[in-house]
Amino acid sequence: MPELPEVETVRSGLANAIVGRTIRNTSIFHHRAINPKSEFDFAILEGQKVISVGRRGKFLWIRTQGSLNLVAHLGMSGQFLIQPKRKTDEVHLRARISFTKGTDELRFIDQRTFGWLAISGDGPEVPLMASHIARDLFDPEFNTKLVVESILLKKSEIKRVLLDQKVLSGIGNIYADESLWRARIHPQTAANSLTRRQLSNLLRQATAVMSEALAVGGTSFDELYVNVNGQSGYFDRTLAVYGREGEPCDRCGTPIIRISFANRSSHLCPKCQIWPAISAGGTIFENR
DNA sequence: TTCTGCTCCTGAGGGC
DNA sequence: TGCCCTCAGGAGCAGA
Repeated sequence: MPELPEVETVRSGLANAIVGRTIRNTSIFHHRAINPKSEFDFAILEGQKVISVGRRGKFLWIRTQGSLNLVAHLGMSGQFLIQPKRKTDEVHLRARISFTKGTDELRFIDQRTFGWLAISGDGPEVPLMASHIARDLFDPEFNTKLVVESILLKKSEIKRVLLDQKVLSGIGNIYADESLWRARIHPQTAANSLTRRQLSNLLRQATAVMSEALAVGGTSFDELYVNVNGQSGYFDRTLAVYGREGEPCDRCGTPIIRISFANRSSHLCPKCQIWPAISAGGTIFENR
């Protein structure tokens, strides 16, 4: 599942492959590949020269000379691949962008169709369609103190807050679990019950774990994430809790457990990450 | 205004 | 072998 390190790996690969090239043609093969909020028709990209590839959190965009942005979200299974034109189409090919020169093309592939593309005009800092999300931890202007204060206003479980892209962007289920394990915080702890020191440490751990993942090309937990050249990342080999249910915790040896959380899974060490005496919402649980 | 739960979607895997 | 069910989860929306 692409989160910030994976999207940054894709952004970097795209920048190397398509900046400076002129778009010849665009083709869309599935209606769900286009976000209904797209401000323009895709044909408007034809003849536009790519000048940069940007990213905030899990959103990325291809900016053209005419101040247009092809904004993309990879969802759960979206992939951008640079492929030879002669290569057979992938089963889940959703869109194709060809260029005026070169023997390759850009393909958007998405098995589960949660990803999307859209054309958006420029906003003050980022394209309008990505302007509603908060800065991510890799943003040079990310302000830890401000984010800590905003988290302290939340009564929800800390994991839900970490996944809220309007609080801070880029963190998904895998890195939320890994960050909470490193910070020794139970995912169901009420956000406003944590101290400023704990929250600062949590953000530091989240930055560290995602930096380490980025250095090895991201996490390829299954075949749903590859970079633009079709290669997998290697961070799944060093995950501490995600996908390790029943295996011993690297710190204390206690078996990792998986709990159901907001329609998805949370992985944690029940010894290192103490069950909160009072969880979010005020329900009382016992330590276990 | 804030919080919570549901929905969208597809393919893999397990059970019968 | 084939059918059915469950699971995976990002983001937006509706309802409380």
